[in-house]
Amino acid sequence: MATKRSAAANLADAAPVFAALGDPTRLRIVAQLSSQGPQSIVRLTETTDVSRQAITKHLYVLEEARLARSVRNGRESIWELQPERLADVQRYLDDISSQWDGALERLRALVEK
Amino acid sequence: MATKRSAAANLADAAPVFAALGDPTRLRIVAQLSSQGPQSIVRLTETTDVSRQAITKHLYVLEEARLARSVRNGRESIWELQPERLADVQRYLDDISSQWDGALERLRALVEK
DNA sequence: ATCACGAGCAACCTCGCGGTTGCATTTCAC
DNA sequence: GTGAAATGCAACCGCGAGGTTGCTCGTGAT
Repeated sequence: MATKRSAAANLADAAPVFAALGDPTRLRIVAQLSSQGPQSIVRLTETTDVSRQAITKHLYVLEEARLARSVRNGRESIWELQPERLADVQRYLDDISSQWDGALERLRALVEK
Repeated sequence: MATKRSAAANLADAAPVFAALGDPTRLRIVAQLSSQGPQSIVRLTETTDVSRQAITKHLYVLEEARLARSVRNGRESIWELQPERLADVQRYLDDISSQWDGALERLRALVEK
């Protein structure tokens, strides 16, 4: 059973994650968190041209999509990636791809008939 | 050379693809094209609650992101997935993930020092 | 020849997203 | 304890995304 894997995000669930990754600034944040590890908001702001507030909002969006999470540390809050979520997305894309292969196969069979 | 693979979408390039997949209606279209193979606009419209025009617009967005492509066939236009693009996205996510692992490793080494 | 079907074109509307600025609050450093 | 640093909170704004409706146009069927 479970051709739909439990962890694999089902359609309605996956869209928000893609949407979260769909903004350039946000994708930049993800890339930076990924390459440099967890870091504070100011640090994330330094490498960009938008305001700190904008970055903060983006971080909340990423949190909503469960792509990132924050930990308070004194007066600064440290944000880090939640990479399990990326794995979910990959699994979803895998499903799509394999379905596509199947569909083409069926289509060809249908045409030849 | 080329630690960044040529086909792997670089940051600025990847965001639009994610954005294209980030809308529920659009993701539904992709899923349907993936599971049922190429099909016409009306057919894609039948399974949804929005207008044909809306679907058409979404299809153009997918085309812009090179996730789908259309072929005219008589009076109907048939749309199909362009799965290579999905592979690009997967590769991009792979990069992010591996970078993340590396970053954590470095971080741990730094703390222990 | 006529009619219906599938699609394209264009104008329009609404609302949420990405961004800003200004101020308050907490915490560290000295 | 005082000042500066890091963040949170709130109000505001422009614009483009997602949607609709109405009409036209080409093509296939009869």
